[in-house]
Amino acid sequence: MSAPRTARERARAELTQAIKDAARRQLGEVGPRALSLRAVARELGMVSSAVYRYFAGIDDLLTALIIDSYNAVGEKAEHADAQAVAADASPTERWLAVCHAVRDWSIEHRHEFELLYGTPIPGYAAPQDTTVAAARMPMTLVGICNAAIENGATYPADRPTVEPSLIADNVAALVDDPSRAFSGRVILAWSGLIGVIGFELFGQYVGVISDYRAYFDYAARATAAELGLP
Amino acid sequence: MSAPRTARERARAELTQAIKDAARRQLGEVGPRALSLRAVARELGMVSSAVYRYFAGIDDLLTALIIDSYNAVGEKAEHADAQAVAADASPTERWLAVCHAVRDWSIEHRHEFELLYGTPIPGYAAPQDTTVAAARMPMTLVGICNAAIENGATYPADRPTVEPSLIADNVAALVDDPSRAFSGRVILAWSGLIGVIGFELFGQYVGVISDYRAYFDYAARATAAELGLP
DNA sequence: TCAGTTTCGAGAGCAGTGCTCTCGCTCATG
DNA sequence: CATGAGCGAGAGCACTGCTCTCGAAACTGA
Repeated sequence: MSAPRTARERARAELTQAIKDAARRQLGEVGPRALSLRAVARELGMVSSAVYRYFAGIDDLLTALIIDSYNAVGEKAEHADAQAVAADASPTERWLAVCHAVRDWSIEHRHEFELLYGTPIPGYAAPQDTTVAAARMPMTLVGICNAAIENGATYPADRPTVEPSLIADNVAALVDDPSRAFSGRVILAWSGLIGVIGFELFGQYVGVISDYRAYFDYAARATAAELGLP
Repeated sequence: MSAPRTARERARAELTQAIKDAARRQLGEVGPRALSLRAVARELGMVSSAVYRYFAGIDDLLTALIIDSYNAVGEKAEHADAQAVAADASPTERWLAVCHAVRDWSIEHRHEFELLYGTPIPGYAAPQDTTVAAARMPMTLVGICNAAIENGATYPADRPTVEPSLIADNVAALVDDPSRAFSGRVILAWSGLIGVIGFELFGQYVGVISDYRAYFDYAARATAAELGLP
């Protein structure tokens, strides 16, 4: 993140951002499938070929949006957790705060949610930048577990536990339980919560659930209880 | 399902099926985003405008594929459950059999999975036919719960339960528990399992989990245990 | 049997897409 | 101040979904 020196670098950074902003704005209207590089260029008063000076193609532009969106939802989660901590919330209360923050963001930015957790764009092989940004949200969930563990919480003894070797070492090292029972279950919780949000947004719950927010609250509570959070 | 009488009706039924088959074949290669109506027409040696005699547009063609895919995965689930029942399996064993059958199908038909559970296609408002087909898979999960309830299984008393009014009446009526504790949790289980499969297929688990199948097995076991299945 | 109607496939055409290439102009650096 | 890199504009290619027309084929009822 070095400050741009020359006027050209400055203009390049600004235009890159302007293209991303316009793309994100249009994404909110038409969805990832209908996002058009030419339309983005038109909105900025430039010709389509000029955009290729800044992004290798439409997929590259979408990847840039993905990284920003991961950071956006991660920041929301971190902020909600920090607020809960400041209010002396219990682990379960922190868990609920983060879950609802993620769901609120997803509903408000449903097309960005589609970009992150829906059908992946074909020519997209997650680069390192993406995984770092993608980890921010689940990492706040992990942090809540760690705080609970530090205060003496233990994983319920009567529940199935994951085979420790299944969890990648660098991931398991983030959680303070050698048995990796928490690690395995928090990954399942993360997948499940995104699954519930996806089902809500993608219409799978039509005719099944009447109050989405209330059901999500139940889902988050059940998940926290099944993790053994106090 | 009336048999076609005239030669024209016969040809129409056959061509409709041929178009769907070709589309499904191409879908397996290129994914939903790149599926092209013109390419499908080319493969069948017809001109693109002729396809419009059979499907209103590309979205309509995709919707037809969606219904067939829902039925395909539903049939897989039902068949796996029937086999487990024939082998005198316990509810948990039946649950695992169905879950793995769904995952196996999803991996084998990843682009169809994307069609069903990934980003929805824009001009698509699930018609009645779709919801019936979509319900087949989760209904087998519900059936396993019902069998367990009939044999005396009860929902674990120490877990959070869903507010009964949140579950649509027609859905709640399918499960034999007036408190709707099972209904609420089995919906969560369903969402979570599809979420895990989606995370695996969409690359969210890269660098997180080393053995996808084994982790899914853990996820299914944990879910069965949390439902209180014997 | 035979006119009239419907159904169908082919073709041309339109507006839009992603992407490539070339051509000058402008800015930055030697 | 000159050289080279970066840049925007424009033309062009191959492709997409979709509409329309037209002639041929298949079905219908008298």
